[in-house]
Amino acid sequence: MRIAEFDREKVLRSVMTSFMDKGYGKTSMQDLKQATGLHPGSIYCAFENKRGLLLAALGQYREDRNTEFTGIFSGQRAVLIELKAYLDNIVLECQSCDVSRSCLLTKALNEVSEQDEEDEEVRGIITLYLANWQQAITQVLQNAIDQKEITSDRNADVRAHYLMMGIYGLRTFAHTH
Amino acid sequence: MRIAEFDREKVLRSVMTSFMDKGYGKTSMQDLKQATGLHPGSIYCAFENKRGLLLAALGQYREDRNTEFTGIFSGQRAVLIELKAYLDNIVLECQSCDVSRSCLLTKALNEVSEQDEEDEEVRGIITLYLANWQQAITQVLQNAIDQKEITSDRNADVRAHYLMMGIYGLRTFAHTH
DNA sequence: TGCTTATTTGAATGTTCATTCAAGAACTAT
DNA sequence: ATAGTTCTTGAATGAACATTCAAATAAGCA
Repeated sequence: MRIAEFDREKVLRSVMTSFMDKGYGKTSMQDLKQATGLHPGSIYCAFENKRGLLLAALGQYREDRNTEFTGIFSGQRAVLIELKAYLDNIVLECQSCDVSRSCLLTKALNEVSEQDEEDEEVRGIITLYLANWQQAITQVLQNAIDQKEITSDRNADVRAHYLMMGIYGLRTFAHTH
Repeated sequence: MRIAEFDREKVLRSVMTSFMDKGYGKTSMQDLKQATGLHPGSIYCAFENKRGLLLAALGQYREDRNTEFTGIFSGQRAVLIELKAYLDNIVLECQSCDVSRSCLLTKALNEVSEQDEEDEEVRGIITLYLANWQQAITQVLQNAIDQKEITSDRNADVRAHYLMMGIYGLRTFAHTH
């Protein structure tokens, strides 16, 4: 058996940024060919098609974000301190980075239509990832409550909802300026 | 001179909903032909090209939203009551309507890339419309301050920013569920 | 070394898309 | 009426697109 020559992570990160910069729909296979340095045949051999490439890129994105998340919420500092660092990081991203480079999950979710039967799978995966993220934040807030760092008059779920909405809003707002 | 036969507003509202449902990029001229009942030649005669159709639809969207806005903030009730009605309306929209049918302005803004020189005009117009909207909300909040309905410890600008971010967040959040 | 299996190459394929255009139709002005 | 202008029709056009494929290449294994 022969073994794939390219570095899968490196390729998927290139694909990720292409999709984030131009959007999934406007990124042509030509663009992806250039971004990855792979020939069409190789891409189709490894990822089946463009949608497969999106799915793989989404998976890589989640993995990267997960690593970042657990790195910040390591439990070495007070929960609220870690949370502040996390949010500061998001604000920094919104300010410095290319404005169009928003979260791949929400950006891709905006592109898959409700009607299209074929996009169903992609939409399902994205909403799952987003739900996982929200759950992780809920856990963080529950920890803060358990540590008595914040009051328990509103439960972690409600607070997480509120926080997520704030983050979404911040990102979209940054996008418009 | 001959006069156009179609109802411009009706046509533009069809175009609007097409763009909101499928997105600008994924809406083909075929779709638009069907949605408007116009032949390609007529469309190109009246709107020059697909981008012109988007610009016209954006203009119609703004006009419709403006009418809605001034209808709610008529000054007949207390500012805070009107504001609540306005926000309730947005929440209702998020709950009932097709989830994918978000604000045409932000949806279209997500689709025009930063790099593309040709999209510059579209992006400029969208951000202008959004700025106008924010200014209108600032004015509403300033009225509330003047009427002593809310405290003046934070000025109207800051409050408007906060409110806009909340609305954006709500919309995106609804989109993910 | 030779056989099998998987990947790579890159030109070719067929489809979909926005746009054009020449001919016809209808309205206005004279 | 008739001329002039603008809109409508709908098939035609060429570009861009995702995808395929047969041949070439390399790795694992005996």
